[in-house]
Amino acid sequence: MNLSEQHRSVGRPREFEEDRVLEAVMNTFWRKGYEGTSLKDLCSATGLHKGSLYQAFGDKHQLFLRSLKYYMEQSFKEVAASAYLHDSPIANLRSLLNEITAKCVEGEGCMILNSMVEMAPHDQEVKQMIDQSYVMQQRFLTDLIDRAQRVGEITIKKEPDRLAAVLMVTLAGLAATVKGFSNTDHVRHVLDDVLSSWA
Amino acid sequence: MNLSEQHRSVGRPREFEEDRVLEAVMNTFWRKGYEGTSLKDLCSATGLHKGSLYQAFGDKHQLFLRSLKYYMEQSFKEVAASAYLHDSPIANLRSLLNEITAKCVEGEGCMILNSMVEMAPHDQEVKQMIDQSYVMQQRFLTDLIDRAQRVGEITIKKEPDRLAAVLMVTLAGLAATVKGFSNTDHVRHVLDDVLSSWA
DNA sequence: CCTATTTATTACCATTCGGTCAAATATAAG
DNA sequence: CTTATATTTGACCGAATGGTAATAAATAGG
Repeated sequence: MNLSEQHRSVGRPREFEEDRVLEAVMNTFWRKGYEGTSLKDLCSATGLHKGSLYQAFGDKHQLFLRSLKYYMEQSFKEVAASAYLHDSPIANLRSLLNEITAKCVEGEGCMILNSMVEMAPHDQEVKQMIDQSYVMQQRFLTDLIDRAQRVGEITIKKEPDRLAAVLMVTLAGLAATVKGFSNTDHVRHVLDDVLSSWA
Repeated sequence: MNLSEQHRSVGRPREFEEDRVLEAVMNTFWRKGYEGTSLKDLCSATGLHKGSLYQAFGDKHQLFLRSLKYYMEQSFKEVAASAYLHDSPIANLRSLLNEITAKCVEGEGCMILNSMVEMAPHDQEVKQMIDQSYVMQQRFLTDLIDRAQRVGEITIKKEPDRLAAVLMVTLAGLAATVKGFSNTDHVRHVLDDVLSSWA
């Protein structure tokens, strides 16, 4: 018996799906930031009254943490798959970066980057979550770069984790730039240019 | 006679220097963001009552615009000088990027980047200011890169403005990363690595 | 000294904020 | 039908928000 999925048999049943609500909350925080989002915003986004929100998820801050975690999990799932499509490591790296870029452009930014700028400096829990995801992403990239180097698709002589650090910073810059500018054309080739300069 | 500098001879004289106030305001917005800063924060940062702030600068939004403009002017002044220290274009480029990085690390971020993420998407005036400064900075970098290419210090075959776009994105990423992480060591070499991969 | 003008200070305002609580409602079990 | 449990709803709360207006204070000119 699945305790987490199954609504408890006693009491009035929920009228919402948790994930749908979480997604609406996430989208709101994503677009407007933490301070820029009011409880009223969250209520009109979810269709719930704040009483329900609080009873189901706790206060605004906990709600944010939940939705940030949801974002991290979902986006990682959606994006990581594109790194296993080809045989060539560099092709996988390219398709991964393209996928990230596409998601970023489409969503007009990245919630992790937004939170990093707005909250990490004064919110220990957010900082910790971002730190964790940062390490994981960098490891993911390091691995791909390492493989590309071994088969000679990347010839530049630098440690893979340093190259991965370059990509991480570039991706952060991309997420920030995409959020600030509607015209994203001049930014589309940046990752390609970085990668191609590695041979 | 200098009308802007000279306090008007009639009426009670001001008890504050405009630039000192603007700097305190700027630092507060810089650290805490627009939504995260309250009028009380600004009052305790400047030592002024809100009545005085409003009479002198207008409302919160105008105050922010003024302080953002102040930030842009000051930081450009402080940083641009380091691009004329040497004869070699690449050396100038390096010292410029190092200076920017240093300022960014020291200030724990960049106010322009912060505003780009928090405000540009829904604030037309901020967006316009950032757009302008972005174009200017990119032109500045393009010029340096172009010179470095002409004297053979950069051998990679790409148009200077595309390389400048790479640097702009990298700088944005750096500003964001520095704000999010206290440990900035792993990021210190990123610009060097990008530059060195251009030959 | 008196007046005009500008700034400083304080009291005040309506609104919104995040958050709580109690009552109403809907289900399952007995 | 009654009871126990969980959710929905809307009223309610104190505090903080951005912003205004009236008053007090300080200067220059006449």
